[in-house]
Amino acid sequence: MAATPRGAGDRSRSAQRPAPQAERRADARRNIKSILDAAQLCLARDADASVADMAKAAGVGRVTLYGHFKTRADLVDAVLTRTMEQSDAALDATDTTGDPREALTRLVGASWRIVHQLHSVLRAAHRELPPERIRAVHDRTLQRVQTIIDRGRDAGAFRDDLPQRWMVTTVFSLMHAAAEDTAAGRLDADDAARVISATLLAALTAPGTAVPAPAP
Amino acid sequence: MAATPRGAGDRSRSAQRPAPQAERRADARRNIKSILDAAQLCLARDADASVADMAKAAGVGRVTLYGHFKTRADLVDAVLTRTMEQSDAALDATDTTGDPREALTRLVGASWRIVHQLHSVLRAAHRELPPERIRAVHDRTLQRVQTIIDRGRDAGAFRDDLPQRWMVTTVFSLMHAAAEDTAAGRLDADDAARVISATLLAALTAPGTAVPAPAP
DNA sequence: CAGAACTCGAACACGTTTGTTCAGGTTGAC
DNA sequence: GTCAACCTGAACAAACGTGTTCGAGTTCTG
Repeated sequence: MAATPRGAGDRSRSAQRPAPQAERRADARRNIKSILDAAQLCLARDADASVADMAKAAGVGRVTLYGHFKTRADLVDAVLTRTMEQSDAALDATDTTGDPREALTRLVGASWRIVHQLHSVLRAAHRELPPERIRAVHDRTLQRVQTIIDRGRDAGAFRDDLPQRWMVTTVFSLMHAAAEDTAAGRLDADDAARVISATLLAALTAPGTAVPAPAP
Repeated sequence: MAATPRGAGDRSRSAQRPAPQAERRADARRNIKSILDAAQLCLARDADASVADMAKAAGVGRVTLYGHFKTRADLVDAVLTRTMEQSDAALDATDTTGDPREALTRLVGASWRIVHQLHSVLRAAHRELPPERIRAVHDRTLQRVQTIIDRGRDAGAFRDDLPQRWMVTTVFSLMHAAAEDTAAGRLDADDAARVISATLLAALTAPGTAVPAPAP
């Protein structure tokens, strides 16, 4: 324990000190953020990146990393949290009112870039973190989609014959599928948002004349 | 060279079996196909299963496994190949003629059980085998879907404003998403085929009145 | 200057997995 | 019975990942 760097929070002592130490702590925190950014980038490139890889990407020693994050899971969790915060920030800026179909289109457009760049991070987290944690972090984003869908349903614009959860799953599934197709060169990244929206709108809006009824 | 067992099995003389010491011995005499079945089951339960796990599941020594398959990748590849063969066999039995929408529905119904049970195997393979290999093994199944979609397009039943490849991706993506939702208890397995079909038909059929047209 | 705070590389202990080698056991063919 | 094919567990080497410890360096502060 003697060799363990004290970590980011030693606030007990600096309560009264005016500027100098506070600056250092600010530095440390900024440092951590930039480390997280690097780790995020690293995980985005390779979901199997080791702690050593992330440390190198951050230009930092592996030991230093373990000083800030007790375990690899902690680090991944922090990266995930940061990722979702950024995502939420971007999504908060999009208007989700008005016509549900247009709202969904806008939301997809805003989400696409994020998913496109970070779905690898999510995959890494999905494999290494407990499911309830994943669920918790996704909650806000999930809720956002669900709200639009519910609203569209009430307005009669979205179909009523499928489970809500499945409709939400559909949205996320197609986004990630598009991300993988893009990474594999099978889909143009610039066209993806349009394609996803067009597919989703058709899939989720109220059944039209084109759908054959399997009933008698 | 000494470590490599010569033959694939002793199927020619297995007619008489007087009094085997234990069942494990009998298990040990099973042929490669049944080993692959066990490995398949093992991978279906846990995509991260080690060679030791698969050997144990097959009731066979790890060394014996390495006698049949030079590396772990070879084993996974063999399991994948067998999986796709079974899948193809099941899919060959389904009628893909007639109305493209109904054909797609039938194909989804037939595929669902397979994907439902084996998508974990596919994930394992996806992570450990080179992408072109995955692509090659999937080719027949891919082609099957593509054929229906192309036919539906020509008939004017399926929409024309999305890349074919994306439409194929949509089919597979939703199937796997449903498999995961089912595993997580968010979707009823018995209802899945209906839900998938209903979603896909809406997503892929020609735009109806419910879809807001972006152009005149 | 002294010391706290933070950092660093090197190296260690530990676990897991892959793939190989070895010495021996069972089985059916001849 | 003998022999070869086939199987087996035990044990090994090598690689890789995680987490910890050590000794030493830097930098800012008092």
